[in-house]
Amino acid sequence: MKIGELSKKSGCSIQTIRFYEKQGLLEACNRSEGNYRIYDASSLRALRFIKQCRSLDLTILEIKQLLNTKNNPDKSCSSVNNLIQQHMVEVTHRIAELEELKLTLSEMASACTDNRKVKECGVLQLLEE
Amino acid sequence: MKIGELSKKSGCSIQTIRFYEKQGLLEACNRSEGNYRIYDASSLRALRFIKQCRSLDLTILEIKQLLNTKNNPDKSCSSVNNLIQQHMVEVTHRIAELEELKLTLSEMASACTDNRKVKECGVLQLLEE
DNA sequence: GTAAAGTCTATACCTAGTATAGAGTCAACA
DNA sequence: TGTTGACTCTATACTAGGTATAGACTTTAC
Repeated sequence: MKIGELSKKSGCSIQTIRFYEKQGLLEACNRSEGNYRIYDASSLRALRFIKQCRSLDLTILEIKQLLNTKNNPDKSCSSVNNLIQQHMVEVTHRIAELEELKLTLSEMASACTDNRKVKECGVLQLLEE
Repeated sequence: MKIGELSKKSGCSIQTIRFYEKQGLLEACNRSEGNYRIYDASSLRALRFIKQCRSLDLTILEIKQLLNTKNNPDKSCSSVNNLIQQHMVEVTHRIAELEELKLTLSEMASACTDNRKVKECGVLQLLEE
């Protein structure tokens, strides 16, 4: 299949597929006589794996490491588990940050009403502090 | 005061201050004979305002709009309130996304133990799906 | 034969800064 | 007066993970 079909089947844009190839995430595939990229089912599986990883917010570098690990089926998978654990820590941390931000924003929001003038705006006053 | 002092007093790096000036967030200040930027107390106030806004994750464009609004003290401040409200919606949304991600990650994490080989790794198997 | 759709590469752009090179400025000290 | 060191200047490149474009080429359909 050509890149357009792979794009539709994977849900990744054509540019993204080419970008992943350039980044070394997706192996360079065969080309047709006219230099078109030609993919097969394994390309689709690989791309879906990458997409799955990205949906977990893994970075491209992390995904590269995962792919590298996958190529050594007899080694220990502890690095994979560590990666996921570490990621959970970061996500938890980020949630806490955002919760705090949300609190600040809600305090801000309650400092003003819609019918004031700029010079009396409670939000702007809080921002000045 | 020169940029180094403003940097220390504001907690923004020197490059960031110059960056804000280039972006039009911070007004271009006076220069000394040797072309050094010379700031005063009002520059520090302005920079602190920007920093406060950034800590709320407002974008540079949004801050520009706020600054613009601030310059019209007799207009309605409803756009300011809307900005904060809209931001809260986005933050809330992002938190929900991250909570879901965290759940997925924890399901992943529990799919494997540290003592397996890569080819038996529960995490990698989930990622293949 | 030709028009439309698809693909190719290369390049620029996005956010919010950070890092660097190479040059100039300024103050203190010998 | 010379020089050293700290500070500042501009311009440019880089970060992550793509997205968007231009201009050329290929393929397909009629």
